[in-house]
Amino acid sequence: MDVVSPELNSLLPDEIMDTEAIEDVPQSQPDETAVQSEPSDDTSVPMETDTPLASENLSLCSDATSTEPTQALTTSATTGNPIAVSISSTPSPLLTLKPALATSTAATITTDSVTGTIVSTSGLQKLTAPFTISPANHQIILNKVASSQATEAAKSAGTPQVIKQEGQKLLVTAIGKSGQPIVLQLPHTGSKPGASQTSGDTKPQTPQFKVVTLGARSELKPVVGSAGNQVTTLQPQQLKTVQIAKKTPTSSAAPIKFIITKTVNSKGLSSPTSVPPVIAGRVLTQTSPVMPPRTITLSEPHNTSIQSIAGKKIAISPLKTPSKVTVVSVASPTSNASQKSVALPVNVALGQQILTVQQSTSGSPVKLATSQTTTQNIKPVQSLAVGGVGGSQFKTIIPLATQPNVQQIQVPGSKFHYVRLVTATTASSIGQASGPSTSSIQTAKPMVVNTGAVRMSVPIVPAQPMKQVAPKPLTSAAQIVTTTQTQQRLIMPATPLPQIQPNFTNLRPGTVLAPAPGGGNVGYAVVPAQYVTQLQQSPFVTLAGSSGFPASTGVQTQARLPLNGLSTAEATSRPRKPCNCTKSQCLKLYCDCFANGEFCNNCNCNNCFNNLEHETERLKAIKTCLDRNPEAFKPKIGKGKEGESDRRHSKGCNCKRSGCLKNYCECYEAKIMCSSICKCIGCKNFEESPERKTLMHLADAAEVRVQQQTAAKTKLSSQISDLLMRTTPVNSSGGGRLPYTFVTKEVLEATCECLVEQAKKAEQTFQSQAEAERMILEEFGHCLMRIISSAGKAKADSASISC
DNA sequence: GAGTTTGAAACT
DNA sequence: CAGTTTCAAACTC
Repeated sequence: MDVVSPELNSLLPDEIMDTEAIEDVPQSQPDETAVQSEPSDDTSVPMETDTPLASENLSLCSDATSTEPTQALTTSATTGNPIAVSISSTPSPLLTLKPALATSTAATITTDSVTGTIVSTSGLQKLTAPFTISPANHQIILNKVASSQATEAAKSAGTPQVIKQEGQKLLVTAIGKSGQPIVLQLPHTGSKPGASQTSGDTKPQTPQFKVVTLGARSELKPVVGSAGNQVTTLQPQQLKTVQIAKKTPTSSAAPIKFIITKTVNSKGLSSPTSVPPVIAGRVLTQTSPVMPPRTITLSEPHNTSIQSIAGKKIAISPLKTPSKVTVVSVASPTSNASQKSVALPVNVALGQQILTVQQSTSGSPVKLATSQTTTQNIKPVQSLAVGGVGGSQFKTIIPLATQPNVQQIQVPGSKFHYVRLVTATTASSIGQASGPSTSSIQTAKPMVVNTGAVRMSVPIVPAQPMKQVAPKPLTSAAQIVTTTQTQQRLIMPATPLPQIQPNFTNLRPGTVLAPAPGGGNVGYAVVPAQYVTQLQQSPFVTLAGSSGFPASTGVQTQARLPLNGLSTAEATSRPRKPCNCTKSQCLKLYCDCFANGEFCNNCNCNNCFNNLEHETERLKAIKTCLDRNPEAFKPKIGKGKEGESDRRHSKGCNCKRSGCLKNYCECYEAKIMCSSICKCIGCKNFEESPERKTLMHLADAAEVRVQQQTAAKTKLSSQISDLLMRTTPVNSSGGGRLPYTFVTKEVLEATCECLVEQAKKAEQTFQSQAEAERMILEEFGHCLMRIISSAGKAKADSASISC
């Protein structure tokens, strides 16, 4: 199983760790070890590199739940695990949780805030379904889609999923029906001596409930039902809700930094009740105490199957400015005939961050997923090129499917990139997209997330000490998440999300985020958005192909990253300059491509390692850079709130000889003035500097000239073309002379403009009169040649038409 | 295009 | 942290 190493968790910024949930955490929890260590089983959780035996199975579910539908189901890690997931299948009206639904509709990640243990409940899923990644197809399963056999599961909107967590009660409602109250029935305290109980809830008297609604639930009526069917209304202070509303404003004061949700897809379940919830994965939560929820959640499957596949990795490169988070999920549900797969694209826009999650749930083989219809491209995928370190403000999570098909979905109006990887079998299989769903992160405050037609809530309990939790089979009969293939999952920070990047660097390539053990083959990988862009730019994404990791060239394209504080539009408008590195292998910050979190593409570099073929080296280099400077991939030019005036170099320049008036100077290059933090000598790059003003004036003048010339030429060309269109019939008569009609008033004017511009240019460059005349005449010659050429072409065309 | 200059990055 | 070296871009010719 992929787990977040303690050290990685320790790297999480305080803002991530600092959550209200922490405060709520009972202090009685012993320590990390108690949490991590499952009773009687080794705490050794296979890391990504670990290659568990194919026969190795991981049982995450307790069988008890399946057999007793009427009884509240509490799935928890073994006694050592403080986190308990309680799913009640009781038909009680108050408690409307259906096991199948809960598992299928919502991927829940719970984190024991007390111990820091993170448990990701992927929901019900087929235990027997192998949770594997096929090396043959070179794909990484990042997230299993729990395709609950329940068609109802997908349909059972409004069915709440209850997750009980130690110290915190988490209510997760399925894509719910509005107006339906959320009722939580807690299992008998004595009924299930789950880990939750053993976890030592120090605050049993004041349990906290966090409710996440998947739908635009207008009313929220959390009710705690005791075993005796008594309903107790939660106290306000006890209840924390996260509501994901449909089509809510994307703007959010507190952007979500990072959200990774996984979908649970249980397949082949004979009985919905028989599917126990599975807890797997890890969660990284970030919550800003002041701001609305800022959460970073990374969940990984408990499955130990996460393993590296040589040459089959997803390179994720650091981001400079992680203001945007894109989650792309790829679902490859292996739906059976009785099941209906539902792909739920989740689009969550919070502040500048956008979270896109596609959730696949099992369902009847009804229809092709809506997501497929929205999919712009379905390509066979062999590899994903995710990489780059850089300053992009996008963070992308790309779920990988075991199958080599990729579907790219562009959501209009949103910046997130949506990529769906579909297995070959899945492609044939029919999935029904219930609509966009959103995942939200549970934090101290209710959070409204812009969602699509379908919403999915992923409650995330902020965990301060992020701990590794090895999912344990709750029951002997339980089944299993088997890892038959070596899976490699990578989470690579390309650039620093300021808050979380360091953590990602520790993640290995191919790291899967919250893959749910079970039937589905869906996972999420964190990748910088620019890589997604690259994927999108490459229509073929070359992920196709069953063998071998595709050459990076097919995947790599010009990244569109904000560079040095430039706006995205600016960065987008201008192509990145190719690098010319010769000695750095493009794996050091000397290389602009690498520094910007991009793969080298169409560069002139030698011995380049900044590509997918050298992912390992690249990731190592990224980590090295981050170790050296955690902000190495952040934009150097900060953007002030007040506009460009506040833009300044984060470190300041150290120029000595250039006077900070040449592009050697990073400040000048970024078109900003040096600031007090600069250590430059003889700086002339300040507001009142006459040299700077002169330079700027000249630069502006030059730019204006270029623009004017360009405009004039464009105008001339358009006019010529227009004349061609109009004069062609006239010329059809043929003849040896060119059509005189080309010399029209418009052409003359355009020609004169070009000549005037040339004269101005000569004047500004202090050319002699003779030289100026020469330049003007030369320009006139060019204009004349173009006119003649156009006329001749028109004549030829007309002649051909006449024939 | 070759050579030089420059300053950030990397190294010690 | 400071000094030095390496490196690739910027610049000059």
